[in-house]
Amino acid sequence: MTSTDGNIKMQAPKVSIKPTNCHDCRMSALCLPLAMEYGDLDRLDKVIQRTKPLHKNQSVFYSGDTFSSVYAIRSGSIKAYCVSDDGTEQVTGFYLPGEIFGWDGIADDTHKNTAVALETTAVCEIPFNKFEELSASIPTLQRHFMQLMAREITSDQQLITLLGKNSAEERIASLLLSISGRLGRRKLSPTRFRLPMSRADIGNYLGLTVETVSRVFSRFQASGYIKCDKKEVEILNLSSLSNLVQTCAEA
Amino acid sequence: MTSTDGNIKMQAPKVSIKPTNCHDCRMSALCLPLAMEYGDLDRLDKVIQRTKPLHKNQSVFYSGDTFSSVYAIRSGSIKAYCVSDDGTEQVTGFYLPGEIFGWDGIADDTHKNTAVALETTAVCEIPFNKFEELSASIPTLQRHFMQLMAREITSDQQLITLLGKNSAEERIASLLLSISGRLGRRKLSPTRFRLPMSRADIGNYLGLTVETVSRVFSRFQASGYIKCDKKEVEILNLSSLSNLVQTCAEA
DNA sequence: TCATCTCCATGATGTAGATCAATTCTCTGT
DNA sequence: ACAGAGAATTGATCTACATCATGGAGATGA
Repeated sequence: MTSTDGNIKMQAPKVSIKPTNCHDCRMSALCLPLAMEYGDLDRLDKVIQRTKPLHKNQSVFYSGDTFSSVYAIRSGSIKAYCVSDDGTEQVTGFYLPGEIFGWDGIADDTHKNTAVALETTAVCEIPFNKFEELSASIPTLQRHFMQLMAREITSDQQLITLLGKNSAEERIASLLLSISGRLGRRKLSPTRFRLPMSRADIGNYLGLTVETVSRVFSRFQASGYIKCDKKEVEILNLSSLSNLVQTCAEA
Repeated sequence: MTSTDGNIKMQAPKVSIKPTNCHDCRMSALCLPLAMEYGDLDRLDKVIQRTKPLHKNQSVFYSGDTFSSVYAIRSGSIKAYCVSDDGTEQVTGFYLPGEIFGWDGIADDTHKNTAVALETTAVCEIPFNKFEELSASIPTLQRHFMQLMAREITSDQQLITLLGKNSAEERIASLLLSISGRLGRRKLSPTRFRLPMSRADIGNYLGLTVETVSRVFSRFQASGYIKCDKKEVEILNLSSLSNLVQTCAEA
């Protein structure tokens, strides 16, 4: 039983629509189909809802909620987790700017995960029924969406490999590299960043205890692989970290 | 480095079309949209290709192959796995009759996994480009497909929880119950069945060694939870097994 | 400003499951 | 029918990580 339950129950306000649109959003090239024409982008823009930024610990949706939308992150970060019968939580993913989450509800119209903001976070809501109508007439949109889902599958399977076979050091190196790579793709610094999640969340996600996570961070620092002060991380030796990780061979 | 590489390299013959169709297939209600009208089923039937049954250890596709289809199992069983840089393999899933596999290629048109028959197995090939055309005009098909993908995501995430948090006994109980449930849904016996995969495959999948798998099977047998002779398994005490497993709470 | 809380770090000890090793059993092919 | 290889079981030992325990450093709030 974790002690965070109290905090995460606060309600997320769903309020005013900000005067932004998909054209202005610097993420659109990433979270939306690259191949989409501008006329189509306008149509998509009309269905996407932008909500007020979430505070830390506010939820986007809860496990058990009826599925109606998927969400794209404009800024901030999201943790997805589910809670088992005995109350223990399992973190299933961290999502960074430009990434999409909420697929877990499509299977039977019910969210399996709870999604909570790890810091002040702005998300775009993409109503799924509207999206389905749209994608019938915009074929690239449909395919793009499936690709995003498939990417979720591949990344889940990589995590499975990580949890099944790899040591604590390998798991943490892998997470650091994953975050680094994802930030890099968003034109953010891949070597200096702030981890939005706690050591406990990292441990939970990677199947390790807080203590082990902490020790590995210390060891990485002692080895000169990284420099870190609390959540602030600088990767000093990317190749050493890479050498620790065994990724599934790309073809 | 595993020693099975030799076997799995044999080529799968892609040969004659059997005179079956989706109407006759007793699986169609499961692998295809329930809501689909018969006219639509005919159209789908025309694109689906049925191949000669695969022998044990023959592959449907290899990691690195260009993605062009997903596959439904009519009979038999499939193991999906990927190989990391150092040659070790990671089993990412087992697929039973009525189930669909091959999503892993949608993300970037390249299969991440290799799919191999665990026994003599018959599969239906569903060419993805044809399917995409179809699903634009059959909305239920599109949604059904996304639901199948989402189910893959949910089941992967359950496995993540299992690997991150659960003991050897819990993992194996969970696998047995999963297989039992999936067979039951297909109107096959949920209490007496033959495990198509080896102990090594089970261990690989669950992040355990063969020895541990073997010991847990012995312990389960000693406790009277199951009776098993090699791959033949009978579940004697379903509730005891269920009690071992902590599933993510359904809403 | 002080009290409380959460997060993080680090040391000491325990244990589940890995590893190593040996034996039997079961397929496969000739 | 037999030889050889792979699959499974069981025992003995080892180790990476969990667990338990303590202390400090930042936050948060009255």
